[in-house]
Order: sequence, then C-alpha cells, then structure tokens
Amino acid sequence: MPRRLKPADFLRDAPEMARLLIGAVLLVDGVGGRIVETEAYDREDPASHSHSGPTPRNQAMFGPPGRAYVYRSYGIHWCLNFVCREEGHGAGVLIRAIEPLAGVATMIERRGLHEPRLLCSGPGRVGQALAIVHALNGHRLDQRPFAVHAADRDYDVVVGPRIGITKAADVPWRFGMAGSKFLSRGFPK
DNA sequence: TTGGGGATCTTCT
DNA sequence: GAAGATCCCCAAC
Repeated sequence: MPRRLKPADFLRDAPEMARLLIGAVLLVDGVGGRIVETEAYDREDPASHSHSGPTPRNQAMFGPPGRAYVYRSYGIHWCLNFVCREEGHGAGVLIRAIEPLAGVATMIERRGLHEPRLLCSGPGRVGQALAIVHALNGHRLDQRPFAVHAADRDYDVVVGPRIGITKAADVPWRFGMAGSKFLSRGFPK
C-alpha cells in the first residue's frame, strides 16, 4: 500500500499539487477511489475563491496546508478542495473526479445511481458520493474520516483549461489522468 | 446530441 | 439583485 500523505506533502504550489494528486487515492470513511481529475486555484488567480482575501467562507484556504476546504456550490452541492502551499497563502486543489474503488455500494446508495461512470465524475458528484459535508471544512486530511494515499506509480497526465469559470478561463490549470473513463468531461486536443 | 431551466445559498455590488 | 469552481431532467433537433 502506498504511503499516506501528511501535511508536509502539501507544501507545493497549486498546479504542482494538482498534478501530483492525479493517481492518488482518496478515502472518506473508507469510501472513495483514485483521483483522476483536479483543478488548481491560487490567490493570484482571479477565478479563485481566495483571490479577494480571507472571508468567513474561504478561511480554510488560508489555514494550514494538508486540510480540507469545503464550499457550497450553486447553493446545492458540497465540493472538496485540498489546501496547499504555505499557511496564509490561499491556494488549493479542487477534487473534480474520482475512479470509484472502495465502498461502491455506499456510493450507489448515496447517489441514487448505479452507473459507475456517473458516481464521482464531477465535483458535486464527488461531494455527494463521499458524503462531504460542511462540518469537514478545515479538517486535517491525514486524520479520520479522511485518508489520502500517494499515487502507486506514475500516470500520464493531460492538461487543459478549467471548467465552469469565466475569469482566467484560458489558464491551463485542469489536470486529468490520460485515458481515464471517469473524467467529468474530455480534454481538448 | 445539444440546450435551457430549476434547485438553493453565499458573497459582493 | 446577480452571479457562481454544478448537476439533473426534459424537450427539440
């Protein structure tokens, strides 16, 4: 079993961290799988929640690295980020898609779907399938219910522009596992 | 296969 | 008052 990531492993800038997390395994209470899609956000980035400085909503992004930043998306979904870089900077990685490996029956029940490809292919879907709730905001990623294991080998990574944003829409800070069938959508050639 | 609308909440203008 | 790091369902092509 590959080693678990600890807070010191998150002392990197957001794009580097986002790429490194492709192939890592995320479990929440034993439910989860392999991360196949991420996006990087940074304080200098106009599309980031942290761009305008700390607020009650985004304070976890300015806390210690190696913790979760959980936010409500479109008033409905809970989305999960990993805080990275140094404390106080406001950098993070959005977990956009996972290949389901563990606790698949639980995910099927939570999602109300049985199609494996649709269980975790999108940030809101990941939140629902892994039971991400706001109580996990600011929670350490190396302590229960979280467990993050480093990638077991090198994976080919594809890069492209981020999804669903209007500012800095051309910045290529979206990362995906090449050839994965569990991406939220394809990458442009 | 593509496109529009609804659900629902926080932040900022 | 509007927009947003989204998803789902239905209608129309």
